[in-house]
Amino acid sequence: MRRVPPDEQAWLATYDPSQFPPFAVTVDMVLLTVRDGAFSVLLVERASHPWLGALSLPGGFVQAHEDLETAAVRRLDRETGVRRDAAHVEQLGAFGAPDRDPRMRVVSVAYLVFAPDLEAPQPGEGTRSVGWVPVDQVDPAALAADHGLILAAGVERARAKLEYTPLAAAFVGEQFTVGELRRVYEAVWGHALDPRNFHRKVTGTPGFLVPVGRPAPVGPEGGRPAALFRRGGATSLRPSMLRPPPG
Amino acid sequence: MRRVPPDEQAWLATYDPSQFPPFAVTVDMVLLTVRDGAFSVLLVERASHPWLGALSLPGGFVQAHEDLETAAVRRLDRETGVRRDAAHVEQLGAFGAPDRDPRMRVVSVAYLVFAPDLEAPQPGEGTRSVGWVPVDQVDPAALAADHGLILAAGVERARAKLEYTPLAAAFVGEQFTVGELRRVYEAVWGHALDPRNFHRKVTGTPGFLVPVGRPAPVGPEGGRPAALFRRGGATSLRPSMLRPPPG
DNA sequence: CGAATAGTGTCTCTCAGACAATATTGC
DNA sequence: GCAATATTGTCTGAGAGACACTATTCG
Repeated sequence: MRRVPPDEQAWLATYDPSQFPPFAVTVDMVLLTVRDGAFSVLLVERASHPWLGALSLPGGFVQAHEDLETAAVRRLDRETGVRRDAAHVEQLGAFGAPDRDPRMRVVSVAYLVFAPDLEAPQPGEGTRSVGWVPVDQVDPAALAADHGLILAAGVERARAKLEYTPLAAAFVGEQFTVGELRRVYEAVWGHALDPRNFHRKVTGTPGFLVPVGRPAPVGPEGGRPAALFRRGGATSLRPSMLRPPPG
Repeated sequence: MRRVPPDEQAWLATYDPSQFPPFAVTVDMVLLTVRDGAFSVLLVERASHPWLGALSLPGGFVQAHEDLETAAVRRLDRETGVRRDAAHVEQLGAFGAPDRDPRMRVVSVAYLVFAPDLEAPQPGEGTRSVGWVPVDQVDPAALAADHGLILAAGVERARAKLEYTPLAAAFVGEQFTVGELRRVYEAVWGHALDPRNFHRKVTGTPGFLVPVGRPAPVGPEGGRPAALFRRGGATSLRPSMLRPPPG
C-alpha cells in the first residue's frame, strides 16, 4: 500500500510496540428495528463473566487484522442472522471510559444498524438468549458496562436520521407501502403523523420512493389496497421531514 | 463505581488479559477555524518516524488510565494553546483500518474542534512546526496515515452542523456582529449569503443570539457600526439554516 | 350498507429568497 | 457627497399543518 522509505525501514526494525499502553478494542452493535409497532433493540443475555446474566448489546473483541466494520458485520451475521446488504450499518462512535470494563482497558467502537423486522434471531456463542426489547422499556442502568449510554446515543441518532435521510426505508422490506413507512416514523418518533400530509410529503420528495407496478395485498384491517414502492436513490432529504416537537 | 459480585471477583483473579489482541489507541484532532476568510485546519509537520516530515493532524497516544476526550483536550491545550472552554469539542469517530499505521494495530479516535481564530500556535513535542492551512488547499493524499480521510469527515461534519446548530458562534469571539457570523458561514460553506436575509434569519431565531448593549467599533472598511451579540442558549436550530446546494 | 384504509384537493400560515429602501459611519 | 456596511421592509413562491372529500376494499 504505502511505500516505506529506507530510513523508516531501519527505524521500524528497532521499534518496540510495548512502549505504548495496551488496549483491547471491541465492537458493540445497536441493532434497531420496528416490530409490532414498537421501536425495538436487540439485546442478549450474557452467559459469561463479566456481567454474567445481565442484558447487553451484542458485540465482541476485534481480531488483530480485522477492519472495525468487518468485525461488526461478522457478528451481526453470526449472532443475529442479519446480512449486511439487508440492513443499514453506520458507525455510532467510540466509547472508552477508563473504568468501563473491569478486565482491562477496553475501547468499544459502537455500530448502529437499521434492519427490517426479522425472524427470531438465534443466540450465538457466549450469549444465553437474544431478543427484541422496545427501547422505551429498557432500563439503561441494568445493561452491562456502559451499554445504556451507547443505546441512548444510538436511539437519538436514529431519530435524528429519519429527519434528513430516507433511512426509514431500511426498517421495512424490499417493497413497502406508504402506510408501512409512516408507521416506522410513528414508532421511532413516538408521534402520530397525519396520513394525508405524510403521503403528500414522501411521494412528492424526488428520489425517496420509486413506484412498483403492482398494488399491495390488502391488510388484515381491510381498506383500499395501497400502492407498492421501492427505495429511491436519494441519500438525503431536502427539505427534511419534520419531527414533531417533544410533548 | 460498580459493585463487583464475589463470584466475579474470583473470576477476575484468574483472568488473563493477554488473550485479547493488543491495540494502541490514539486521538487525532481536526481543529478548524476561520482565518482571513478561509476555512482552515491546524496541521503539524511530524518530527519523528513514521511519516517523518509529513503533514498530519495533531494527536497522540492515549494514556492507560485517561479518558478519550481528556486525552484530546490535553493535547489541544499543550500543542496549540486552545483551552477547552473557549472551543467546541465533539467526537468525530473511530478510524481503525488494520494497515493504517506501520508500527502496530492502532485505532484512532478523532475529535472535531471549532475554535475562534487564534494567535500562532506553538509547536509541541514531536512536531516540527504547526500552522493553519485552508481546507481546500490541503492535499489529502499527502497527509500522514489516513488523516486525509479523517479531515474530510471532519470538514463535512462541520458544514452539516452549521445547518442545524448554532455552532457557527464557536468560530468567533465572545462578542460578535451579525456580519462576522455571516462570514463564518460563507467561509465554511464556500457560498456568499444575502446579508439582509441572513440578518433576518439569525436575529429572528429564538435562542441563537443575545443582544449586547454596546455597538461594535467600525471596521477598516467603514460603514455603519454593527450591533454586538453573544451566543444564546439554543442547542439546535429549528427550522435550520439552509445550505445553498453545491454548484 | 358501514368500517377501515388509501389517496387527492384546498386553505392558511410560516418562511426562504429576491431585492428596494433607509441608516450610519469614514473619507 | 460618495463608498461601504448595517438594518428594515416588501413581495413572491414553496411547503407544512389542518382537514374536507373521494376511492376502494372487506364483511
